[in-house]
Amino acid sequence: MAHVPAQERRKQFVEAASRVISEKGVSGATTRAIAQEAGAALASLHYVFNSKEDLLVELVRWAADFNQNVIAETPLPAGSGVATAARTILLMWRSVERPLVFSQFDILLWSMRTELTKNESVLLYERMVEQFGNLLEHAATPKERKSLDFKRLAVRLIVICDGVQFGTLCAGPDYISDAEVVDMFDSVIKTAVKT
Amino acid sequence: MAHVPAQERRKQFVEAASRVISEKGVSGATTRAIAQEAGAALASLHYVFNSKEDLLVELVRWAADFNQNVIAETPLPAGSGVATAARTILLMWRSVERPLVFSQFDILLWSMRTELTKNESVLLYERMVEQFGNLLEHAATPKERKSLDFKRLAVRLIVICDGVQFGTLCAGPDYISDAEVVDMFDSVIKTAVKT
DNA sequence: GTCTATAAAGCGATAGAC
DNA sequence: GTCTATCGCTTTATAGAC
Repeated sequence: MAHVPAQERRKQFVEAASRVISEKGVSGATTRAIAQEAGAALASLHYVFNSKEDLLVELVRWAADFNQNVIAETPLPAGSGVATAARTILLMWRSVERPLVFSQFDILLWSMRTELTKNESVLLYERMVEQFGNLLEHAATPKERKSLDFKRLAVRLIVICDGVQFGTLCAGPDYISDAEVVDMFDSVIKTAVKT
Repeated sequence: MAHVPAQERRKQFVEAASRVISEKGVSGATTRAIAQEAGAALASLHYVFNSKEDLLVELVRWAADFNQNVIAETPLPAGSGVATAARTILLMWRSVERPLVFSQFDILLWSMRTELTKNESVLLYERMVEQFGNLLEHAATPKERKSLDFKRLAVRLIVICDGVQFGTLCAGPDYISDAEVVDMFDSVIKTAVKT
């Protein structure tokens, strides 16, 4: 293997770990399997990471960043309305490839049981609620902005995203259609009003 | 350890495995940890199970049965209306203790990657949709029975259950309130009409 | 059906040459 | 920064006495 800067090598190992986990789970993700997937020697992994746990912690953060970016990069014109915005987010969310979703759920469960990453993952959810809420509020019409509770709306959107993702992972791509997902959220918008 | 019939020992190991997985995940669930949790010698585990995989397969089925029973044992008077029925199911679902939910998600992800159990888990979701649908239809008023699409409704209910469970696991018990969950499903009922 | 002891394989991590 | 080779430990699984 050619020489590669340590910074870049780290990224290669993290992405390799994600692919291995998507296939075999965290329980099957050995350092040997990850190194092979990255096309590097086992010793190279320990050259750039102090331990296997360090690598997984970086994967947790990489996965969290990925999620944040999926949302941040969603194009949402201001004033286009909450329904349109939610539709865009939902479909963007669903377009993430199955293997990646698989590893995301697995590594998230792992992080919840790891002292070093537990709090970060809890914070990830809080930040996601905030981010979704801001996005929806930004896209809302003036009338919607006055009446809707955007934090409630954000939680509802995430609940639907998670439920759809997990169900689709288990039951297959025909579990629920795009139109049905959008329809579900449309129904849920109307009652998320300020109290 | 006293002599215990093999049939009963199997159950003890399966339940011990569930507890260990809820704490450490599938990746941390070693045969030694499971045997210790069950209060038995490691050799006893291999006396009643051919392999560790066999034990996990039985755990997958045990978890699936548990889910089916949670639903089956939910008391739902006929004609009480879909909203009441859904409310009862949602709250029943949420009452499952956190450690059990934790291990259920973990073992379900594991089963999806295991050739022997993959198809069973896909079938579990199909059966759940059917079971939820029947339950809701049974509880429906005559008017609802004519207008509502119970399969669509069942999928929506499961999406919300999964999303709420996973989010609560990650973000904590304050992620979403019971009232909000019920309100969400109420909103979603109205638009799940026959096409 | 229980146990202790151990085999055989795989694991994370390191040494040391290049 | 890369590699091969190997250490020390843990893992699953088995042998054999009780």
